[in-house]
Amino acid sequence: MIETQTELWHIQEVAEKVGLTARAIRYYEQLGLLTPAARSEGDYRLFNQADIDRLRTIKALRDDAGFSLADIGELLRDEADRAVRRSALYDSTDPHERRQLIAEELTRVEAQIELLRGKIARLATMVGETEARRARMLVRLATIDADVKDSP
Amino acid sequence: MIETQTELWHIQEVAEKVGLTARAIRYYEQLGLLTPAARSEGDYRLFNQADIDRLRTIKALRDDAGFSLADIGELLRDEADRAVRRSALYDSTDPHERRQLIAEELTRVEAQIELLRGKIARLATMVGETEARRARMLVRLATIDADVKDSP
DNA sequence: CGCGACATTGCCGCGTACGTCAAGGTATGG
DNA sequence: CCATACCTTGACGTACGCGGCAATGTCGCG
Repeated sequence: MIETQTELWHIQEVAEKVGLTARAIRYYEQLGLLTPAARSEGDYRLFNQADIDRLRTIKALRDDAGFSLADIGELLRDEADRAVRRSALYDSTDPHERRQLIAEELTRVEAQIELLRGKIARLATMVGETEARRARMLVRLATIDADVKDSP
Repeated sequence: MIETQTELWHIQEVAEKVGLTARAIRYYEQLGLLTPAARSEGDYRLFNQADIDRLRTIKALRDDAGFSLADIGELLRDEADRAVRRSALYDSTDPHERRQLIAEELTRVEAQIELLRGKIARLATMVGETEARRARMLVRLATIDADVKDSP
């Protein structure tokens, strides 16, 4: 039996690690975005590495992809369901049913990829436009410099 | 003298064109993100093509890049200042001063490009991670299929 | 000139994503 | 054993980005 290194952290430490506030983390838990690995004797929340990874994912989806917490909940709920089901059903279920569950999540994952790709494409367009502006400004600078040279 | 085609639209029409609500457009004006080209006799807001382009830019910065309206205000204020200054100072000012103004805005435009590029990079990372997940799921599907074939 | 559609400002309301106390309980070094 | 720092659950407060009235005025077609 493999003893996985199960290091646990308190909420403040986790908050500093991932760049969130303790309040935000509690709020995310309240929304069902995550469930800390354990509680201490005195009911302190205890987080493991998986929790931290999940919080980082949430933060990235929010800050970079701009999803609402509700959207993120939907995006991650699939994963959560799957994890629960896998531990309960792994190798104990009809392969056809398992295949079906995986295939369904595959569809959602592919939709997520398309969402992100779409966002990247629109941002790329904006970069292109902004670069065009930049180019025009460089031309104007060069024009001024040339004029100054002609009549100082 | 060139008569530029100055077609003007009412707020509701503009809202439909750019995919915003009239309420949102008024709010953006209140925040100083834009100033409609004119007002009618009865104080109706009148928008020209430049206003519409600007609203599209605002919408893109909000929906795609995820900037706050305050951020967008900062990003666009430079441009607004420049437009005002240009009409007042174009060809009537010391080239060194004009050069200075353009150079300053160039710096800001380049910063914007870097912001957008950073966002794209982080999104690309997320796409990569999500694609890795997808690949693992495909493997699991293939494994199940192979098992089923072995012992049907 | 009259009527319905659309506009104006002003103001209150609301959902989201937390911040910020308050009133307690807990962990831990000295 | 105690001080102090950190934790808990409420509960209320707040900034942002509008939505949705109300009261009133305007536009434009017949």
